[in-house]
Amino acid sequence: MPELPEVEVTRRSFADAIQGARVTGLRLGKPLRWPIGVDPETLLGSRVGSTQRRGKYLWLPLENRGGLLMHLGMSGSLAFLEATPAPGAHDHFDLHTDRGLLRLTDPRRFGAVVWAAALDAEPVATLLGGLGLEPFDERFDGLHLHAALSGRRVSIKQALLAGDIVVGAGNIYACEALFMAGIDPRLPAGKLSRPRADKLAAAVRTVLGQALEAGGTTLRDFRDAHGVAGSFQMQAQVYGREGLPCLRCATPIRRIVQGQRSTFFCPSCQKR
DNA sequence: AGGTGCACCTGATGGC
DNA sequence: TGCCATCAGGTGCACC
Repeated sequence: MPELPEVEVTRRSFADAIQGARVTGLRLGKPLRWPIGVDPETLLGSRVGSTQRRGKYLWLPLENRGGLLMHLGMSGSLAFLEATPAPGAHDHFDLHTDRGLLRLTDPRRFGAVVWAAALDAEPVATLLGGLGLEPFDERFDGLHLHAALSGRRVSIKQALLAGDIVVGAGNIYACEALFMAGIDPRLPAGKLSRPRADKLAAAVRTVLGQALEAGGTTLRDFRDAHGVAGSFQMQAQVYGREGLPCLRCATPIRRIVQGQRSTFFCPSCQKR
């Protein structure tokens, strides 16, 4: 489910409400991607700080007690609830506080909740260490993108998705950004010209920004922490539109597979 | 070092 | 209705 816009929309939907809350209990459901790595008892009584986002990860600082790194995987979502309903089959992590319950629902369990003493302490430091620039970081521009892509033989689509150059664009937004920039997703990354790198960097920011404004993309189950769905799927130009006419030129949108993931593009508007 | 494929897990959907 | 194959918003890791 969640790419950067969905994670950021989720963060904004509960960060203020949970900040300053006192942890009163933790409940672990079925195993997630990694063990939490801490005795839940040791976190009781700590205060929640200001929730941060890095890439598609969220960092929940716990005053004097390190913090929790959360990832939503493919199917995860967070809810911040006033009441404390009994956990359902896919509710695998509950953080009870005196201001409400932060609950992770994740059917596929590719998500994670991992404790660390600090953001720069293991295992979090390693998980975040390989991440590229934030798309809205002023250092992320065509110059940076072009330099980072030089010599790389993978397709530009896969290079975007890898997250080691710029974070945040997953399968939907990588496709959409490449469409916006008019770039064929199969183009070898190292062959992208400098002017087109400028265009692509701008497109990544624009697409992610538009998705953020739309409250994210809800294909089936994405909700923010108050249950509000996103609407960016209404504006998607190529993602999920195989065989339908390109909204710009009416050529049928194509679907191909790159790195075992679907890529959608317009064979006429997007050039090598 | 960069590229490739696999692994993790559950549910929805479509064809026969 | 049942069964099987395919697909899905992510990413760390082993291996070449």
